[in-house]
Amino acid sequence: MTPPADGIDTRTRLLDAGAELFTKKGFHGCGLSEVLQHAGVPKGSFYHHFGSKEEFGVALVERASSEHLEELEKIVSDPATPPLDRLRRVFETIRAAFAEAGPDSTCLIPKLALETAHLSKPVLEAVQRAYRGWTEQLAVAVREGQQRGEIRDDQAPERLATMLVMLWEGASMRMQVEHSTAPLDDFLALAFDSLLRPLG
Amino acid sequence: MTPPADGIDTRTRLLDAGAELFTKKGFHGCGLSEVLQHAGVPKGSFYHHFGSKEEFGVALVERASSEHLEELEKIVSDPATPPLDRLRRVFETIRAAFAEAGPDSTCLIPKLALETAHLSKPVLEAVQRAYRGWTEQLAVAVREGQQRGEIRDDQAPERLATMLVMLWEGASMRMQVEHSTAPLDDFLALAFDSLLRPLG
DNA sequence: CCCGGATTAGACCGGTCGGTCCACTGATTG
DNA sequence: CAATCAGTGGACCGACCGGTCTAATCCGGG
Repeated sequence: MTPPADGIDTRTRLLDAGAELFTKKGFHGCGLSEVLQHAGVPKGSFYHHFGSKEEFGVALVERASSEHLEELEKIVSDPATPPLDRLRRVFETIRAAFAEAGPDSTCLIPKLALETAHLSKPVLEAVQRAYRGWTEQLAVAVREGQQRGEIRDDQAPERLATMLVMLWEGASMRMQVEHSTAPLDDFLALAFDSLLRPLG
Repeated sequence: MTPPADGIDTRTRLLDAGAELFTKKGFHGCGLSEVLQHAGVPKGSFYHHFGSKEEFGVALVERASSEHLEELEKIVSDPATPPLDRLRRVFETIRAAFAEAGPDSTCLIPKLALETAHLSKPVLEAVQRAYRGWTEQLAVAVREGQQRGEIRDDQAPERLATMLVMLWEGASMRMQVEHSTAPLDDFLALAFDSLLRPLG
């Protein structure tokens, strides 16, 4: 047994607690002590695994990003589904996750992004990597969709992919403000039944 | 002389300082003492004008929102310009403001929105009012544009207006992450030269 | 069986947080 | 001129912040 008897290893427990609490209250909105209490881990262990709160933030972004990309990749590279449907499925999956987690959930990444953009270069860079990776993945499917005539081709695939990400982030922000997943529904309907459709 | 000799009244000085600092560092990212020092105002005065930091945040959102709406209204209700161009001009104006203020500027509102959504109901409600007001204004111009055939009419004007706001917020978030106004340029080009255009 | 690095455990630190309190000022009243 | 009172100025508060430090504990290899 590598994990310390209670099943999950300390580092993971810290990351889980951090993800949950920072998602709710933000990076500066809650102190380390709260994270530690929530994780059931003393301070010494925290500073054994992470050099600082900032470094902890970077690790959180990176974990969230890689988990996200992993799942995304599965959906986006499925050759059995038409590209446009794959894209729709990507966002439907995330919406379902939000719906299940309740109307108060948010992406951790944009939250930390806005909060630390001017304060922590390392966190910001982690966020940049996350967005770029995400956009790249989507662009692949967009390009394929364009080749098949499922998606409008008056714009470069990267551009449309960026648009999707921006619109999605706007929608998920709105979700949080309105305490409702309706903006995500609007996003899905608009993006896939209207905006991306081939012209004429 | 109503203002206290130095020209600007204390409350305004506090709001100015708060807007600047919270825009940069976020609500929890800087303390009152920093705001006070920046405004050159002692603590006693602050708590004379505002009941708490939270109330101060609400006042900031409300001021930002009403300034924004005021300017918006001027542009959007100009009968001499075609509706689509009015809309474009709205966002071009904001982009210009960001470009001038440097790549590190942000909207105060989304920043406070994400940061306080789970922590302060009053601030969140102020943000909701801001977004709804904004969307309503835009929807008027969108409807008019649809009637004139300048804007696609396969979606309700409120929906397209909401889309514009969400996409814009996503773009301005991206601006901050990338330290560049390029996402705003993408937004303008995409929204007004492509997404809103009439179909076929 | 004992050693030594990895990890856990939590007391402790100076500094800063949001907020309170009260003495003071100065213009406005009667 | 005295009374008033919105507004100013800043010392002060307990709580909590992120971070340090050292002692205790665990555990695999000699």
